[in-house]
Amino acid sequence: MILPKKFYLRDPAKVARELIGKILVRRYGKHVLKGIIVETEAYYGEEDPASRARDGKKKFNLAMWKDVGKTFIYMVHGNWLFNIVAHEKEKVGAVLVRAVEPLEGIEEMKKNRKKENVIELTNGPGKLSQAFRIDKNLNSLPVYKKGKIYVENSNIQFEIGSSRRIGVSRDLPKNLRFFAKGNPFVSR
DNA sequence: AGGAAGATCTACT
DNA sequence: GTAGATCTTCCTA
Repeated sequence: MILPKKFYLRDPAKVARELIGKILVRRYGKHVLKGIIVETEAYYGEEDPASRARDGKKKFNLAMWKDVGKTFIYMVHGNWLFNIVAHEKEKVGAVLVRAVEPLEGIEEMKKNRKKENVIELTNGPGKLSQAFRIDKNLNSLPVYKKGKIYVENSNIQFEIGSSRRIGVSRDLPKNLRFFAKGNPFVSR
């Protein structure tokens, strides 16, 4: 079952936490790639100095103001980072997916990454995007519909830890990063 | 034209 | 484990 749109119409931190253990599905050609989400981060709007939305509406970040449950993909340091727009009504925010554990299509991921080591396939935001062939073409697609990319519900349970966000120059004094404790695919 | 950005790779101490 | 080069867009001047 695919997570409904209203799952994303809540506080980004809650959505980020509950996305741990859910299944990210990517389909292209005749390939199906699946991974368990094991690490996420929440980002807010203009009050969040690390957010892409911090300077107000811009062409490339408009998606964060729009409908929830859409993909929001942007480039940093030559890497595509994969986000899902999530926020309460009339607010701004998104959840960054930082790492997944490969479930299906592992051989295809190895080809996409040109690596054999399974751990190295998806243990970081840029790596995950490469393994799943995520780039700008997938921007602004709904993840609550069965399409090129979407998120399935699951009953996988993890013990969830939290910490400060990673790589952020100006962070908020809150723990906005969530991860599956002890999972080897969590970055760092 | 220049710089910054939510990162990654490689090569070492 | 850290250090430095380099990755590609978008923003500001």
